[in-house]
Amino acid sequence: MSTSQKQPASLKSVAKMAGVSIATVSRVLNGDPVVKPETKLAVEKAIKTSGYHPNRVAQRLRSSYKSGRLIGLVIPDIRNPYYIDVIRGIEESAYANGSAVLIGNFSQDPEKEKMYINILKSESVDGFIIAPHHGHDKYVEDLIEQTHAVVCIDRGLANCSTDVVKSDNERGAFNAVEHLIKLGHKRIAHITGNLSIPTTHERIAGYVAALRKYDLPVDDTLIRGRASDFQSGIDITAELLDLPEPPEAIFTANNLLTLGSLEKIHERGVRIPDEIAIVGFDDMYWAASLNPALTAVRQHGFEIGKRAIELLYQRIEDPARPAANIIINTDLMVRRSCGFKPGTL
Amino acid sequence: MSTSQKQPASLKSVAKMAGVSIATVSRVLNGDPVVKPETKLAVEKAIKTSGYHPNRVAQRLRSSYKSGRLIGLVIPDIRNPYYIDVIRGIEESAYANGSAVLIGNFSQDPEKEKMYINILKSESVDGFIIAPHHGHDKYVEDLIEQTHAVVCIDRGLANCSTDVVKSDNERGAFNAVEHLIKLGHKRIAHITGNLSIPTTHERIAGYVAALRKYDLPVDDTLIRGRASDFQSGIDITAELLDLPEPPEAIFTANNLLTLGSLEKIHERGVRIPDEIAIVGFDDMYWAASLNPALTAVRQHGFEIGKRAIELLYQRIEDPARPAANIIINTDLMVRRSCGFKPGTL
DNA sequence: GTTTTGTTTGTAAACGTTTTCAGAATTCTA
DNA sequence: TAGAATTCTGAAAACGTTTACAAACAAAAC
Repeated sequence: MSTSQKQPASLKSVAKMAGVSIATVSRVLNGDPVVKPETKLAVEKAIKTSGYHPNRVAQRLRSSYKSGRLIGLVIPDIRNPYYIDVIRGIEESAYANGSAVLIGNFSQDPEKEKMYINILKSESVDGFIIAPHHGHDKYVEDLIEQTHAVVCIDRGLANCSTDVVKSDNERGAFNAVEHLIKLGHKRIAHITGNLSIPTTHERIAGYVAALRKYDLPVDDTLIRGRASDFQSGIDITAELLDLPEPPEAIFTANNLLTLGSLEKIHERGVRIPDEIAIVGFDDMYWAASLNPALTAVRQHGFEIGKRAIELLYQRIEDPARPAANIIINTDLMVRRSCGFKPGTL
Repeated sequence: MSTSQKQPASLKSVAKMAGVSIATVSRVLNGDPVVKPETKLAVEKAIKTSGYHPNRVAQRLRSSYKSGRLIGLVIPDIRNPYYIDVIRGIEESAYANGSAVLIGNFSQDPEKEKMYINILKSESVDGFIIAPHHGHDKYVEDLIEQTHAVVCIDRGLANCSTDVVKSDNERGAFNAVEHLIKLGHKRIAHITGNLSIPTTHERIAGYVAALRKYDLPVDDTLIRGRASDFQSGIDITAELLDLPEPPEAIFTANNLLTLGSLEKIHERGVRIPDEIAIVGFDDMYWAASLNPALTAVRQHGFEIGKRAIELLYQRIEDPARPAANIIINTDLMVRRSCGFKPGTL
């Protein structure tokens, strides 16, 4: 139970126990084929009985290590369920490799983003996965200049060729709005995200393209946005409902906006989908727990995370490999909030 | 733009630039008052012009450092919005201290929990915040034996005196069920979480206590649980609804169960609260976005996170200090799903 | 019995810090 | 002005690894 303070085993202690030098122990650990089978056996035994685990800090100080890496993840908003999926995708692969994930949630605050990048840099992470807060994120560009391994998610970098994994935002938005149009909706509002984020513009583009395709007017009073957060969803929905001629349908640009919008709609007692239809970007595993079940554009966050870390490992292996750009398709999950029961069409 | 590979500044380079030894630079960095003001100035200038940032890996290898710590966080399920609040509480304080948070999400898998604890240990984190997967978690106990700084959230450890921060689960559950009873509900079901988690039993106890207080029968067929996840919520709700005499109200033991339950209830077209009332443990910031708005027991996750990291810092400072047990009250957020409009009572 | 070759092992430097201890520089005291 | 006291600084060890290099040893070749 309470023996006095046992020091954790180190290379040195294992070496002494096995009667060899620390170099030999290190070689055994790293699978160097040069060691004689019998000494290897002896060392392995010593490792086992001493319960030795390598000290990753020392490994990282000395040089980056093949397995058991440290990955830095910098994301804009951990409250957004989409990012949870991304994190899970990353984490699952990392787990399989014995890697660990250092998470920085910068809450859309550029200063905080910088600070996390600094911390991660000085923690000597082996690579970064970042959703830059906008497309001209100088700090992330510098990181790449300094030849750190970086993979961007959601958004690329304007002045920099990087690996990027993202959804097809424009097409996703287009499909959603087209669906609403086909259902007969004409006055379709769009609650956009923060305008400094490239994603926002891609989704707006998809929205506009759909309206154009069906010769519907693009009405600027129906395109509103402030930030990409819950409260904006609430406030902007209120604005829209207060319009002399409120929209028949709303297309929200993300998760949080959708939930905010729903709160306001329910508060006002406006019925979905009879009085107003709603389709949101970002599906959630509990979208069907909403009443009515929410029609949403499903981004494959888990898949995006998986692809991102895959690219990152490859980048770490081969820093010179040309940048890859992976665009993942979205799926429109048709449920009831858009005005039709699924399968009725 | 593309100068050749600039090495990051180190103590050595700064020392050379300032014409002093690395020891002096280190002293300046750590605010040792012994250095002469003029040399201090010179060093500070060199630090600034070289853009030096200390290498935290080296710091950690040498000894744990006062600010800029590394905190290991081990949680059971990152999909549970409650834990997101906890993470945010931790992260916000950590950010203020320049600390970083290493996150391990073990998805209720004990093996994965062990592995994360191992990784974090070998990353030499300065302290751990853990929600152990059950109350006899040997691995976490060992960690404490080895005099690591550990704070538990949600659940204490049976054989070990540790710092714990948790909600008053029994009282929270009691209040929720009592509220349902006062509203006139008699057949109240309880969908429990995983029975190996202590929390589950505390919530069951609260549920039972409330029934007892009002002389209502405790009906075992109405107390059902499997795992603490979304799918269990769906499945068990189906079972309850299929009962010859279904319950008038459901009290769900967490977030995920609530959402699962709602999905099934809506799918069956059962109306809330007229045909069935529901109250859930765990509030969510978008609980009012549900239709009807969800009545829920609010755990102060953010606060719990903040308290936990506070305790952790104190524990790191003073490993010998007696263990603290912080119980945070819950609040019943009365909305519509329990059968009454708020304020109408 | 040398020399050559090949295999296996050990020594020591390096990574970037913190920190002890002793030494240098300065000031004070007489 | 010498010695003591005080203030400041630097050299070097330590943390636990990886790895280049050299040393040791055995086996094979002449």
